[in-house]
Amino acid sequence: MALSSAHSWQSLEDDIRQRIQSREWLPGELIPNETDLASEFGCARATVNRALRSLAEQGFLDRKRKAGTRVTLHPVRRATLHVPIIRKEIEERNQDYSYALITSKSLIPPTDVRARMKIDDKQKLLKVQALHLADGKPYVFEDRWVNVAAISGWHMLDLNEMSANEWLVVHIPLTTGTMTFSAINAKGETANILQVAEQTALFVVERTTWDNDVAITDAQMIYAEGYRMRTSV
Amino acid sequence: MALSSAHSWQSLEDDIRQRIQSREWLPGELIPNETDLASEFGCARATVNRALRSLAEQGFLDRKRKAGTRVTLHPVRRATLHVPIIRKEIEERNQDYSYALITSKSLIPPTDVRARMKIDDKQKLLKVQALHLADGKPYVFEDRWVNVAAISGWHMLDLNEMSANEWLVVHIPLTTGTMTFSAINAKGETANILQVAEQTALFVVERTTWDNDVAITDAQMIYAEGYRMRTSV
DNA sequence: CAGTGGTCTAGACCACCAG
DNA sequence: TGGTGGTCTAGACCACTGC
Repeated sequence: MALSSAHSWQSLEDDIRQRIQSREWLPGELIPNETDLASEFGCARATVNRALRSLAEQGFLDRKRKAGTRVTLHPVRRATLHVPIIRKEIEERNQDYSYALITSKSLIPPTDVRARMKIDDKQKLLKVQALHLADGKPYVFEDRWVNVAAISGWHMLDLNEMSANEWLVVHIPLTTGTMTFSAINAKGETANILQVAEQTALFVVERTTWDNDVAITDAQMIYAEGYRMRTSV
Repeated sequence: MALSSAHSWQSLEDDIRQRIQSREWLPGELIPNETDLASEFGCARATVNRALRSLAEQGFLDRKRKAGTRVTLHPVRRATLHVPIIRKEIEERNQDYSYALITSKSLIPPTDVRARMKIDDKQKLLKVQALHLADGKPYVFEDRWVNVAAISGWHMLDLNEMSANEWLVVHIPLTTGTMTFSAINAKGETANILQVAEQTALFVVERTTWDNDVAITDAQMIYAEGYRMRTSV
């Protein structure tokens, strides 16, 4: 009782998940339609729909009109990463956050950045480099290009006070974009700034952010040695 | 019309997203309750609920009973990674997939693995090492411990025919677990197997998988040089 | 064309929890 | 303790698409 009545959509979800797990319904197999399930469970079709939709979002079912609902043949693991503002991430570990601006200048970006951001070769962007520190130790090096022309209110920002990263997340919250995760060997300036030996393996996140069809910013975040990004499935 | 009537939950979602983006509703601010929004939009409360729930799932709104709905103060970026079966991932790039089993033996695992899997120091697990190749070149090195005792049907499996990874995903599809992403320097056996120079930075995914409260498997997947994991937000 | 999932409605009851 | 979101219902219409 309590939380979920006997006909709560979550209890249906659990029940159906169990049928999949127990292999009562095999991968690729068609399951009963919503109307039939509703009468089997003695509930409204909308409730069945809610449960099946949830399972489909999690990747366990494939649903198609007319074709019906099938157990996913090759389940794709979906890992949801929660990428917090760096300051928050550090503060949540009870460490002291600080931030140092390294560079802030207007330049024509190199070819690869222009390509990613679909910017022509005349337009200058703001190059911002900064270091985020946890308890005074380098945490992540931020190397970013910002399309200032596309952002109203940017002139209000003092980059010595607040990171470009944080300002953008809070002020341009509704954006799309891509992220890639990879590993690189530290070298030169990067090794220096992060205070690691040359060749140290570092975890890197790269993001290009779009506001509708306008590229807002392209950032490379290079984490200090030993950083791990975690998620639960 | 067509897809979304004037009162579709998606059109409401777009409208409300727009109010957030335009900063008509500021971060941290309380927005009208569902009943009021329903009468404003001239639709049923359930429709408003669907739209607000969707925005909350995306991290744009914080909802609490009695307290109402607020625009998220510090939006957390959510990136959903779709982690496919490795064979699929390679085949989708139109490359030829192959697989080589390196090791398969029963051992008592080292301390760190026992701790992660909550296994006592008497129990043997199956250590499986294998290499996945794309067009004959090393793609990812799989270093895995399998709790065979917890898996029915495992004896049916010939590891020379199918990777442990793939078998587990298809046969034990409904599991929970954690994943971590990091970077390491190649060395010794690993460098050898992946055919990279010592010290090369490599991207690593580590997973521990649970079926209810029983650890099923603990795997380290070390990707070849230059691998990038991508996601869109 | 007809079966299936997708969605909307109007109304209802309830769980939660801030004040 | 009252206001708010969470959910369920019964019914309806519709969009999509496999046959």
